[in-house]
Amino acid sequence: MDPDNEHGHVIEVADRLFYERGIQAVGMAELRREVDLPLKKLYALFPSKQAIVFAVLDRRHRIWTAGLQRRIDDAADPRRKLLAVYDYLADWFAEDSFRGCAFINAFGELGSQSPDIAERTRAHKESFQQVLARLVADAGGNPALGPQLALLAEGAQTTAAISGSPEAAQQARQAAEILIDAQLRTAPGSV
Amino acid sequence: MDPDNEHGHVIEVADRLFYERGIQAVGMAELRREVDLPLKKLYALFPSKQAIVFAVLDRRHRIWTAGLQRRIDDAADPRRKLLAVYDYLADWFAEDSFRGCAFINAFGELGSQSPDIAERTRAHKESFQQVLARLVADAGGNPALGPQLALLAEGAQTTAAISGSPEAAQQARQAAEILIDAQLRTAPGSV
DNA sequence: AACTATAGGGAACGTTCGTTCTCAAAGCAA
DNA sequence: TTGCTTTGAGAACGAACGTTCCCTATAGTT
Repeated sequence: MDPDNEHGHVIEVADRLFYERGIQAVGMAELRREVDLPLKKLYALFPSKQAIVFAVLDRRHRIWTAGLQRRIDDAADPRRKLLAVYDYLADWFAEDSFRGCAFINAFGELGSQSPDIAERTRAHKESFQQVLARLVADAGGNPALGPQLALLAEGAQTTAAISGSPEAAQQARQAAEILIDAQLRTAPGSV
Repeated sequence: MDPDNEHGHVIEVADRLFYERGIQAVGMAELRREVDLPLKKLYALFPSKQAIVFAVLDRRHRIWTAGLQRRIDDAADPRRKLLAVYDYLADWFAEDSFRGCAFINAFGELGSQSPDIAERTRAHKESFQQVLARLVADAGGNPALGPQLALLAEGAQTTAAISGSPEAAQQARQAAEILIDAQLRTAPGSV
């Protein structure tokens, strides 16, 4: 395995472990065992556990955001683009490995101790707000709609994680339809 | 201080520390210092740190739920009772000490390692869903409305915690008004 | 073949944690 | 006062953590 792959492999494995069991619950010894690298090499690739945590979160953000954008791009019109957000959530919640938003989890676990994690969480959520704001603006909708749709999405993530059931995505989607139809230029139910 | 007060005092102080900085970040030595009790007495009052954590969460649930119910009881009619939920959130978010929902934080931190914490979190959120479901039923609204309003409230909690700003409560309230007016018997805007 | 530089594998280090133990001081019954 | 039980205060314990260090074995160069 060349160095680049080793680097990426560590991040992938760490992501899975951190997401499944929490960051503090996974030790460097266990990560070392799972990636099958000597500790020395692990510390040659990353200066500290914290650096791995940051790399994991940054990768999560990129993958999640890209997946969302793909869903949005595939939708035909503004209304469907907004609703595509909840279809994306539905697919995510249905994954066996789903255990909530990794950023919310990390924030709850370490946000009060690590300003860097708090800041990354804020940036991730802010980026989501921007995506929605842009979609709402493109559709000529009331600017208040973006944050409202974001609340539904955030609530669905925590509710699905805690309840262990994916139905929150559909509930959020139905609520979103009502909010959209009430505040978008598109005539209600026209799509 | 009599034993009952000592018991309650430990729970109060532990709640503040856990909520401010996370459960794992607060050690028994620090808690002992803050409550000014010998470690031995602490372990006479509670068999373990875990028992303190459970007592803290149970107390949080009782206080939060009672405060919510008081707000609801003070509202005059079904529509206002539903909206009172978001006024309650607004007051909560505005507190200096607000740092999100303690259950969501505990779930993110320890939910995957402690089935008891996961279960208490589920029960807390389920109880909130029941309160909303009852209000919606009393108002003769569409049963789907309850979970939708819950999503807005949950999303507002995490959003307010992460963004550090309380405006999510108002955004949730405005969205709730739209959802309520679309799905409640009460004529839109009649209250 | 001999020497050197590198890398594997894991022991060791220094902390910190939850929990228990020690031990002296203090209260109290006789 | 004497003996006995309970308490305060914190040292001690065993485990686990992130990180560093040591030693051996190997690979490469001459």
